[in-house]
Amino acid sequence: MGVTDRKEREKTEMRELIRATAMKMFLEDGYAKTSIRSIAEAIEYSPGTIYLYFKDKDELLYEVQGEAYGQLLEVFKNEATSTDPLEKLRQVGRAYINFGLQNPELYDLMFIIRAPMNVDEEIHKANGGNCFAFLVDCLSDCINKKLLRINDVEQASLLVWATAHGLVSLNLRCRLKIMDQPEEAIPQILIKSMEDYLAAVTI
Amino acid sequence: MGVTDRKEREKTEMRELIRATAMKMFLEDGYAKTSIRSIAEAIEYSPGTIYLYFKDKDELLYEVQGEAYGQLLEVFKNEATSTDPLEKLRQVGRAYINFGLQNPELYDLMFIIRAPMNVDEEIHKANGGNCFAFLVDCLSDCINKKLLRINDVEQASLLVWATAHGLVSLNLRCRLKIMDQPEEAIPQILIKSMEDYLAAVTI
DNA sequence: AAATATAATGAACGGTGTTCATTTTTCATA
DNA sequence: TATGAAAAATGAACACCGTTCATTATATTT
Repeated sequence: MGVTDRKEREKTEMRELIRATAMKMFLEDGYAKTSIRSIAEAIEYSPGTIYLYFKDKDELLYEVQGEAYGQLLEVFKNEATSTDPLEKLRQVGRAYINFGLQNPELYDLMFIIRAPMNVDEEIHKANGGNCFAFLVDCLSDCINKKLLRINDVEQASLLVWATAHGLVSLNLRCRLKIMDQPEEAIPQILIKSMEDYLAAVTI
Repeated sequence: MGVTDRKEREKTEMRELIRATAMKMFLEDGYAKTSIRSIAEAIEYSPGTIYLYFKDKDELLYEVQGEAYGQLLEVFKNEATSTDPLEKLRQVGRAYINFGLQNPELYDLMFIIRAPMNVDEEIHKANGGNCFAFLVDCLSDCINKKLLRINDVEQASLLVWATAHGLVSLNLRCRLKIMDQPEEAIPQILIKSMEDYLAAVTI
């Protein structure tokens, strides 16, 4: 009975179409400004149809988050390739900040938006886990070789992440305007700050 | 002519009533979940009246932000009193993180929410400027006495702020759930992380 | 007391996420 | 190949939202 197979295929294809369209629109206009109605219009279906494939708007967000985390992990793998643990750590830092600066709306939906993971823990672990694991591995190397001033791996990972996230998110929310720096200098300042930070925690 | 005086007084009193009510409701339910309509209902006026005193919901946010920044500055002044620059810096760090943990909705509206300052620069400078200045002063002391591994004051301030903000905001958005830590241990972990961070950048 | 200026109203507009009775389409069976 | 059941899609309706503005009510001045 090939019909059931096709139906299932069509169902996942439709889900995929919605997900991809949502991803594109979230990326361009942000999560908040993208309405279910506009997604439906984009794929030429009625609003109600979206709800046949996704429980609610948040579930659509989960999905896109998953893909976004995947992209970030790819960036890590491509950019942080050094065999020197410290250099690799610097590469991760740079990659993270550049990712945030180059994909503001995506970054927003991954780390700043209030939504899903406030409730659902497991999905978030699966999504963000791999990215965090990459960082943990990286710092594990550094600590094993006694290159850092912080010896707890989880603590060190948290700190590096928090610092990078702090820099990116304060900038994304324009909170750095209180500093006397021209707009265009910001990216370099963030990168430089991250490097200085890593240098400071390095023995 | 005492009438004009009274009218003016009544006008500022009304503005104040709206602002205070908004503050209370933002603090309890958050900015997004507090509607103009509900604020109006709380003060027993019609929705339209709010707009006679505030341009829009964002202006109400500005106002509350201003007060919130004032509160944070007060906390700094009360908590960071040591004459030892490094100890004072630690006190600022602790105070900031505790403020964020104890006033999540307020913290949200000060540093995470997408809104006003994305556009209006001056208001933000006035609002957050004093708090940032307190940190800058503090770090200035440390650097002058050659106690830090980072020598640029602005850079150091940015880093300390970003780290503290990163810790608080990742927690507020439940992104720390990917770590294997029980909920109730988080506050201590954040404080400890901040202290470890400051220790690492200290000579 | 009448006219004017100020203040408050609340219906209306265009938007949101979401639901669900109804209609359309697809498919297996007779 | 016609028919009835199952699946899919619809779009109007609900309860919200921020905001506007003609209308009404109140207060002040003449």
